[in-house]
Amino acid sequence: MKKQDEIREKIVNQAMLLFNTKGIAQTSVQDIMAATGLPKGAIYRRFKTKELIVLAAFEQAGQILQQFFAQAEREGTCTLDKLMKIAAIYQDAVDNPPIPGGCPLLNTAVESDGTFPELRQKAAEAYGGMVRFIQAIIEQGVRNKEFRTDIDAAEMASFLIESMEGAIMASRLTGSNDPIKRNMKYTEILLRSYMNE
Amino acid sequence: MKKQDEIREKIVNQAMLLFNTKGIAQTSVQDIMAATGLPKGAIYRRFKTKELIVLAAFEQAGQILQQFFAQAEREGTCTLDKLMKIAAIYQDAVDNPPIPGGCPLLNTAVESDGTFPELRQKAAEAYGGMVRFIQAIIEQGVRNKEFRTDIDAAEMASFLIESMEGAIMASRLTGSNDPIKRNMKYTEILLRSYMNE
DNA sequence: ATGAAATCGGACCGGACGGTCCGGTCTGAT
DNA sequence: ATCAGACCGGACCGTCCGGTCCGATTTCAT
Repeated sequence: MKKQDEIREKIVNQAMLLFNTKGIAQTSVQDIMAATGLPKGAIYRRFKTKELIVLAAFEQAGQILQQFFAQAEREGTCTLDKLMKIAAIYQDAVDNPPIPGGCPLLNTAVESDGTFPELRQKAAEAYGGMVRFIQAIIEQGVRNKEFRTDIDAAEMASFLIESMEGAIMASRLTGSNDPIKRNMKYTEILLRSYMNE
Repeated sequence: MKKQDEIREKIVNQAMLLFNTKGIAQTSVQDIMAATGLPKGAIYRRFKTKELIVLAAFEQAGQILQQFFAQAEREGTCTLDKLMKIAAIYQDAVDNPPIPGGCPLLNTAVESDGTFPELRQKAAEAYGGMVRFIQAIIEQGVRNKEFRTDIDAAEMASFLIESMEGAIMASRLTGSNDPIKRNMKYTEILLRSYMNE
């Protein structure tokens, strides 16, 4: 059957948007019904509880983000360019983030803190995956002799992601993309300080 | 009257703890009743709505944090030390943050996004205040000839706070203080690169 | 065409929510 | 000692929540 999976996908996608923009606790199943045009039965047939919708929605968000990252990595002409293109994914975090509502990892990490262990677990895994992705790019850059060997790829990858997340938070809070732009600038300075010649 | 203010203070303090650890939406007025041992009437006599408790609790959190910052600034022996002592406030963000539950600014910024404009406004103001506080310290460092004049105090202050917030998020997410420690290390490297001699 | 199974739709449930209300009690100015 | 008014306590309200249930409808193998 095709139709069923389409409906499931619609639920997951709409729920993802609602959760990321309004927050999980502030999104009711009725909101999901309204957004999808589906009755309650159709939703609870496919998901036993709201929690399961939340988990599926977070996974979906992760996959979408991964595609953005992979594309940026593919299109970058050198290691620095790859990393800068990845940083640029959130360059308009205020009005045009890859997923409306900001960074799902940041939002989920905060929202699940102390209240939703399974979700927090998933968020932690997604964070780890992101770090490894960036780390691999940096390590490739070292092998290409673009970066010096004294760069700590794992450490640098973590720092880049963390400062980016903080910048996203600040940009959305202040309603200005300046924090993101500034973060990109300092990121580039920091990376260049580890480049050869 | 003394007693009344004490009760009000108790409500605000307990609410602040609950909001910061469980989240605002996940904290019911009943939770506040249980934490304070107060009946509903005593709470609603002093606060017309839950929203007003939320706003008062956030203000309280801001004042507490400000005290931590002021103390770190006072105790720092030089400008770099002042800034590092401030960064160290969250050095055990996992198990012993200044306020249980992590950074209220981060939590509030995420939780109020798109759902609670007055709170978001307050969070933005608190963020601005923090930036100005750090900025003033850096500017003093420039006047003292500790930092070179080519440091952009406002920009650097923002970047320091943002990367710190990202590190707090990552530390709490992963359950390890490594991100914070790493952030402190890079912060120090970055600041030293702007120091004289 | 037919019957069985899958699926739908939405009325309905218990419970928890934020918020109200008011009879009783305590307080302090006189 | 009095008593008016501030304050307390908690029963109560309507609403909305996540989740259940089942009669009606659709789907598909035969």
